[in-house]
Amino acid sequence: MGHQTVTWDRPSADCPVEVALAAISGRWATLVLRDLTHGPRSFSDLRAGLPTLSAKVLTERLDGLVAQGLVRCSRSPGFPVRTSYSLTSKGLLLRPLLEQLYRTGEALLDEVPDH
Amino acid sequence: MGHQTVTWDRPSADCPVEVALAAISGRWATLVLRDLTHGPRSFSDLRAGLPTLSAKVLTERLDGLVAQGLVRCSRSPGFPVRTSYSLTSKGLLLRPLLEQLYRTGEALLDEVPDH
DNA sequence: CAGGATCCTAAAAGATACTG
DNA sequence: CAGTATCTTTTAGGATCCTG
Repeated sequence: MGHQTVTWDRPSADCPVEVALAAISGRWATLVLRDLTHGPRSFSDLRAGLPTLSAKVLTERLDGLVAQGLVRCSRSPGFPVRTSYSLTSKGLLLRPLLEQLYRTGEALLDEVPDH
Repeated sequence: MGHQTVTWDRPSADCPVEVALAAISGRWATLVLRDLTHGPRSFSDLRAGLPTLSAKVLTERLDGLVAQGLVRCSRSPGFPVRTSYSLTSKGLLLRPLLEQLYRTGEALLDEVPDH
């Protein structure tokens, strides 16, 4: 069940392809990013949209995206705390990639079985 | 050392994004594909180009690509056997995606640290 | 040359329970 | 609400040796 994983080890770091892959690395990463392209989301919003994704993995994904400067997080003061995750301008750069993933997937699905 | 992994579990299968991600899934997958976009390659050619990639993983990657209909393999008769892996027309559909990965990576590298 | 077969390790991912 | 802490399971990846 579930979703894709794109995992990092230690890449060439300098290779642009590696950098882009890092951004969409990890199971559910593209789905989390898609949700965020629709606007700011709280932790619970994201969980609600991805029901089978555990809090732990969501946290890992968000931490990774924040660490890469693709997503920012703001917390409301007071209690209970509310969070708001949103894409940074850097994160917005991923849109064309997500769109291309979609288009390529469609093309692959259209293509007939063999050569 | 190394390269990216984009790993499958069982995706929604119908989602185009998942289909596209599957195509570039697994460590070294994009590098193998890049080599193949330059023309047919034998098993050893591919190994030579990716020195730190083990035969086992290369086999896994190629098997996966063949299973998805993205790559075909022909073997020379006689001995020793020679192989020739090449992209199918379906596999050629990945080019725009690989290019977009590159462009997005470049853009991310250009972007200044914060928002 | 082109792999297959094994075994082993290292990471991800998942389940569950708990906290500020 | 928004996570953290643990523990267990799963899976990918790597090393080594062997075969058609």
